[in-house]
Amino acid sequence: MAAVTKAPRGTLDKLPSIAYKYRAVENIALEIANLSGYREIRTPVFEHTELFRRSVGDTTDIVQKEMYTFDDKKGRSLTLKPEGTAPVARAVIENGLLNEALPLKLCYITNCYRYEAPQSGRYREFSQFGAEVYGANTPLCDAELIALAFTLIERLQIPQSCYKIEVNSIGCPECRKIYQDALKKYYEQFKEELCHDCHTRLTNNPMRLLDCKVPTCAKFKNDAPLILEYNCDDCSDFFATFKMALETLNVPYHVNPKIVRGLDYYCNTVFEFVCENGLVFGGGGRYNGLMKELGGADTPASGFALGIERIVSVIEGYATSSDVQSTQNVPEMYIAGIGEQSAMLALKLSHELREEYGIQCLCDIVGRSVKAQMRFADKTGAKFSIVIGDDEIANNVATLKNMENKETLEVTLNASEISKNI
RNA sequence: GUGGGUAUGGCGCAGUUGGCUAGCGCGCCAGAUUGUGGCUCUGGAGGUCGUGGGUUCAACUCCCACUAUCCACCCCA
Repeated sequence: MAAVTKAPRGTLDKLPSIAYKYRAVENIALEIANLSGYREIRTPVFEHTELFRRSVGDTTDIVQKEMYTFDDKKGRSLTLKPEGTAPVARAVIENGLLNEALPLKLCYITNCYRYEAPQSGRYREFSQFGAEVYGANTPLCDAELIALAFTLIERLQIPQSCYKIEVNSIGCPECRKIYQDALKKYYEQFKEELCHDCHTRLTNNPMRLLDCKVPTCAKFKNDAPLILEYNCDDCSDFFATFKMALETLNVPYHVNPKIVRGLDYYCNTVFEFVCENGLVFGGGGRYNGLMKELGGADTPASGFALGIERIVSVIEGYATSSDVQSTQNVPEMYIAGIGEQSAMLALKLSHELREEYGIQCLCDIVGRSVKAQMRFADKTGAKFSIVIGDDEIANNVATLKNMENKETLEVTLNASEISKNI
């Protein structure tokens, strides 16, 4: 197929038959976030490349091979945002939002771009719903964040049996350093048997050793030291209170000491939302060092992001919640006309019903026969219909028909009367 | 980046050992005594059979390359 009629690799057209589900998820997400005091923030689609190198981390896959980076006409290196946190952090610093009442709670829905091999649930353009809190270095903050995501999942009626909320603590920079040394030491004794990637992980990012799926490497994982055992007293207390808060909020969770997360900026709390098929549809954690790293005031921060495409793919498998269904576009009324004069009146009445009564109404605009108009009304799922012809105009009365049960009712031919009877 | 599957009208598919105007279902448009939907019937529009080469008298059907897509790995939302 010609390139002009082919969407780029890794992108997804959200057609009307599915787009409303995205709209519903987005609406509900923002609505719930607002209840907890998160205010929406919108940042640019592209940023200076350096922002992501500094925040996400030079050693991560995202920065090393997945970014859409280009030079603009003045030779500045820009990058399409591969995730939502860094741009928000940048905007917070640049606009002095930390001078507002703290903690500062922000949320966003944004497209992100990563040059990866497309796969089920993975696209090169995808969107995230994220929430971030600045200026709160407490376990309660982290628990509240997870509860927010959990509330969204519940509202979408995703059964608890089909996903898990996994939590872990990767400690503060101090105790993590000790842990990483221990981990390194542990893995070095098997150095000869490790795969090529793990050799580089050993020096660049030892925590990722736990992630390796190569059988010959993965077998060492079981006896590897666990980070929870290396958490210092403060970090252990933090994690304990965090879990207690989750229990208080009735958020079901599982401790998974192997979660490490792929982005450099995390510390202490990390968590993932994992589907039964292994698909991670959300994740987040605490990133106290990020603001300072980006040159802002040393401010603690925490947040999460949910992949909207993945959420939608999850809800596809289950009964659609009424919240989602109500976002579908189903006309309330169809007004058919016979002849020019009637067509004009149908057009006028439709317009009035929309403008004055907020009723979604359709009429014929292509000059079809009554039969064809009715057939069309049926296909759109319109709940009521009216046919207007010379007789109706002469008597100023028409038949209002309930398309589902075929019941009819005589109504005066004006928008006010029609609106009262549907 | 590695491995495997697939690529035929909008969607889902068939197409026999290469052969004559490429079919089917759904959908779409129109009609069935002239002003009414969902069933049925009839008719119609719509495809250079992913792209480019090659073999052949002849290729959707064989060979090569490329591209796209799906799945797995890697990684992540």
